[in-house]
Amino acid sequence: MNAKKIPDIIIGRLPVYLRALQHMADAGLKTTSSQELGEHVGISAAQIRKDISQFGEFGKQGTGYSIQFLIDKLREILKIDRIWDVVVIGAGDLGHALAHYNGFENRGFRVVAIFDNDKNKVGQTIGDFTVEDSATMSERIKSLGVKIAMITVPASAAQDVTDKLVQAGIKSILNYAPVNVTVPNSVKVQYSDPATNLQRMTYYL
Amino acid sequence: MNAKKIPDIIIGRLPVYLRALQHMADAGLKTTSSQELGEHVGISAAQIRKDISQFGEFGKQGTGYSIQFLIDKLREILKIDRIWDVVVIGAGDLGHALAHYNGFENRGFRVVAIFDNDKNKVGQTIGDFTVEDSATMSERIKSLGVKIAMITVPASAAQDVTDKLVQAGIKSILNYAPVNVTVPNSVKVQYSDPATNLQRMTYYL
DNA sequence: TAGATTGTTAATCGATTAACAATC
DNA sequence: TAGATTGTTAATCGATTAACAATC
Repeated sequence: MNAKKIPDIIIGRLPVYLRALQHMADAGLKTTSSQELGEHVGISAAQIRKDISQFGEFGKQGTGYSIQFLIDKLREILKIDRIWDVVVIGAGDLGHALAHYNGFENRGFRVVAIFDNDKNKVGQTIGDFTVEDSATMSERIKSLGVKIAMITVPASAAQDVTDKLVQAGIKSILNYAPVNVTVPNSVKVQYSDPATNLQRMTYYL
Repeated sequence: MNAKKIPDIIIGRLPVYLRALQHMADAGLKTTSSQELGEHVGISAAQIRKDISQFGEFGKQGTGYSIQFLIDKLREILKIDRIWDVVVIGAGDLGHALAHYNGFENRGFRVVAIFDNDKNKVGQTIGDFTVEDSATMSERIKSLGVKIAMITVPASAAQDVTDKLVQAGIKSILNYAPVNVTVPNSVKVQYSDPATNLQRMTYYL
């Protein structure tokens, strides 16, 4: 289906385009141009046209892109034209925040369970969820068929948890723990450790 | 002082190297090689040597790098050989989690204040902090001399908040709101919206 | 010394930009 | 039609990798 291999760096920009387009749609706009979209996201018009054209001819010369049409296409390409179930591992403050997070709505995701290995936390209520025991994690993930996990456990536990998740069939991991984890090629990991993110900016201060 | 202009992509990898090196140091290791470090972080040995050599000759032929020496150098380069004060804007779940977060310790950062514009939240206690009124934000940031902020407000408020932060002298922004913000060239922004991070991975499912 | 590993150069690879024909 | 803007090609720019002399 995907004739060409699309570079990861392009895939990574599509959610940013999508977010900007949804913002425009919410503002009632109907069409936009590579120029206008580029100004919104801080990327050159040429690059936006090139990125989008990897997947088809979605624009019209002279008039630009239909915002709603492009949104639909990007959602389809990114496979977020559906709802993905997501599990949260670690019921600390960050785990709580992600379980409560209402920003997943309409963006393709839904948290379905949260796990912790601390017996004092197991059974606690977080919004609509009850914290489940890590011991039951593999079985639950398998039976739910979940493919996506967010890790908020301490660094020391992250590799262990990751191994179990991979074993249970998880294919995408958003890792908030401040540590690199090793996974098979078939599994994608995104890192989002707050301190590391800040450290990327202090050089410029 | 910085003779050459160092590409941003290299700066972005240094915190990752640093995290792996600190991990090694904690494990009691004294020296490492570009090969070994590369395996830890999933980056080629050649690239690691090239990245590091931008800043000086920190290794020794035949033996590699002294882990502690390289840690010290990276911390110096990244300007995290000190403690930076950070403010959190938005006292929702995510703001709470960041204010509580103990992962900033020893990594160069310290949260000093948290703000919200919701009168019901102002005055609430979060760990050692009392939620402050957004109306006083600019003054407080200026008088504290803070340069770094983390934004956890709703998307609709993010640009407004950003403008005020820039006005108050903030130079680095870690933005958790799902929206692109516009800032002057002198200000750095990192984005860390959970849904967008997940959307970067679904393509591969 | 022999083995290991750096720092750096040159070669390769990939990504971005500029430019413009096609066309709405 | 005239003006605007796409999709795409070619040119440029930048980043990664391979290779190896230097040297610990």
